[in-house]
Amino acid sequence: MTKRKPVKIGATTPGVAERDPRPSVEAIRAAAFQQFAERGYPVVTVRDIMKACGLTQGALYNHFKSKDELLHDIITSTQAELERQCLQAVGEAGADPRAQLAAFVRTYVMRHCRLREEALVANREIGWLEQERVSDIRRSRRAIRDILVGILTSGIEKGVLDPPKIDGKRDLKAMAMALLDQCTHISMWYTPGGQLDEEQMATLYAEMALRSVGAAGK
Amino acid sequence: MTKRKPVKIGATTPGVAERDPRPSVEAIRAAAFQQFAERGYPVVTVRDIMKACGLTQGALYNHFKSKDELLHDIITSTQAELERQCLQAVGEAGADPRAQLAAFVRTYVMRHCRLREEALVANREIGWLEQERVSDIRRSRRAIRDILVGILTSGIEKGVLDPPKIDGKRDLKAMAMALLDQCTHISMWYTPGGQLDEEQMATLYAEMALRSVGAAGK
DNA sequence: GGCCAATGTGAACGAGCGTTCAGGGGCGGC
DNA sequence: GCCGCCCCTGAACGCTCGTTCACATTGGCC
Repeated sequence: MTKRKPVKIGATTPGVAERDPRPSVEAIRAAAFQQFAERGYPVVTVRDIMKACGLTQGALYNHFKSKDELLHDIITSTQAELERQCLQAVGEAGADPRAQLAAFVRTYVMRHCRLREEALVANREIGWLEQERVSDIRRSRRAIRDILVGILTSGIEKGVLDPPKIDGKRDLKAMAMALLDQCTHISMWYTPGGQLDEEQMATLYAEMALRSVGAAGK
Repeated sequence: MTKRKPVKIGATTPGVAERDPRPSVEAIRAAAFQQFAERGYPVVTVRDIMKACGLTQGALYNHFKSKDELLHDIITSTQAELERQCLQAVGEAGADPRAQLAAFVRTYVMRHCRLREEALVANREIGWLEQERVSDIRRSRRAIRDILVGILTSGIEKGVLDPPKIDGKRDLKAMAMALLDQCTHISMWYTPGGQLDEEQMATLYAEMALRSVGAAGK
């Protein structure tokens, strides 16, 4: 058994994490992300995570109150960043709802291809959180869905979008969920090196979305 | 503690299960489906499942070799039935790829709304199976995806479908996955009593699918 | 009525879990 | 050169898990 020397994490990559005041916390977060994504929250043990970043079980509790809090922490941060990116993309897309929808889908798909691990964890592992911790995550998800609903609504008003009517009525929430499901779960099977890269996937999905909601012109 | 009388399961519902030779097996399967769907395979214990059908832990092992085999059993059967229904729907839809696609999506969505528990378990819990058990399930999933790819291919040949081209080329597998993701994950949020019922959901999803792959005419 | 196979019981086993905690070491501030 | 704080270690605790097993109990068959 080689006894591990204590290392100054962050000092080994000067210029990158040198100003990071909490190197261990970030290492734990990163290890947890990877392990949760690969094997799933309930079967990943605290010992696994800590071993993966060169520490022992007990050290976790210097940074997080519990395994549950760790999961909540990493999901919340990635979810907040997703919401921020979506809002920004739509905000920068101008006034045309078609452009807004395309920008939204492109950003959303690109992120879910690029950060597959984060997306997987955030979307698959919520169920394991204790009830009182999930509410803000659900709020963020609803917010993202409602961005889409808003785009569809204004597109219909302006006459540039024409989503399907079923028996004379529309269910925009259902349509938004359908689009989101499609884009979210690309993180479950996409791998770089396929026929299309992330950029092209984003283009494909944006095109499909525009078509399915009846974008005019083009 | 009231001591439970042994009951002739099946005999209590004469005419329905009276010829079922293995009532306990079916009770276990049903209880496991519900528990897995509600709380997830890893946190549902053998004791939970057996208590839910009025038996004790040990009795499970008269019918299944392990908890893992139980999960494999219920996923396999529901997956096989899904594949069968999809094939049948497409087969009965005639020669027009547009009609085939619509029939496929309608059947798939309807099933995923109606049998949400089965769908949830089959799609969410595969990862917990031991490696050697998942191959036939993956095969069935690929088969279902390839039904879609086949419909798209023939639709392009016949000139009635025109899916998006990205940089001059098409990725029909990615498109099939996108459509499947959309239809599959309706089981995660659909509940009866919403704005649209199952039938109308199926219609909506079929319409969206037709539009996004560029179905001609109408 | 006696036998057999099928089925259920519930205690027991060994393993592994999340979490706690007493102890130890390094480092900045004085 | 010492103190105090932060961080880490690793044994220990209490618990629950999947699975096994010796032992009932049942129901059909001769």
